[in-house]
Amino acid sequence: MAKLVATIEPREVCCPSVLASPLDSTQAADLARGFTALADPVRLRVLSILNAAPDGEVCVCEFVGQLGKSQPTISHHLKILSAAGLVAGDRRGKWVWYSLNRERLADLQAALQPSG
Amino acid sequence: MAKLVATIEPREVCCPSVLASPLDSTQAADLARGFTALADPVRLRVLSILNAAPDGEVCVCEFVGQLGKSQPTISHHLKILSAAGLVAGDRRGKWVWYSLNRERLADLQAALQPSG
DNA sequence: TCGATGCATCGACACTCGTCAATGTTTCCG
DNA sequence: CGGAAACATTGACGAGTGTCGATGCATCGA
Repeated sequence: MAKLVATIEPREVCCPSVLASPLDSTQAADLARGFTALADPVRLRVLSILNAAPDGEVCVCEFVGQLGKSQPTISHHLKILSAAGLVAGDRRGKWVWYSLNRERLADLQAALQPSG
Repeated sequence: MAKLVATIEPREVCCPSVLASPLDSTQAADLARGFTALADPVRLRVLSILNAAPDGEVCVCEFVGQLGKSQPTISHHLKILSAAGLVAGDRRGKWVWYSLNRERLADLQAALQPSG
């Protein structure tokens, strides 16, 4: 991943740096997609709930209860987070358990690394 | 600023953690505004150009030339970045020189810190 | 003072996004 | 099989966003 703050040498992560300059259009678009997934308060709260879950998994009904949004709205946000690679769902019986992809989150964080 | 990934103890930064759970609505909204500013490829490229600028400053016409967007469009994006506290403009004569606020960028990065 | 330059603002447009009610799909249980 | 529960999908709506041309404002040079 590209980094926003430039480090001349790419790291082991996949994303371009926000600071690599000039960030080319493709890298910028990829990074922007990642940050777009983070650019909503409901989705940020979903991530925070997942992060704090003792067993690392939370089912959809739990989000609906805690976030005060309709079930379709929660499902919509989970789909966006899933498409961004930030969460993953696992169906077990009637429930779907979502977990946090910490590596993907770390990639986005790395893109904001102060320029080296 | 709150952190998305929870660290029980707040750090010295202003932002709530994305992972503090559950992130309350106000903190989530604040963080989301920050990431919204990063959720556009043109703005990410603006930041990368600023980060790579030898003297830390770039005038508007430089962005227009490098990014292939109209001058009003660039001005629009600079206004959004400025409102988010990520850049600051300084008028000197006919030119306005923009610089990167690395502290603000570090705050957003800290909000993605893996949960501790 | 006057024209030119650099940048911001305005107005308009197409497009995307967040939201919810209604409906569809999958799974479990009796 | 049939009903209920959990979740996804669809359709629709209002609100917000990115873009550009036209225009306004400030500054500099002649």
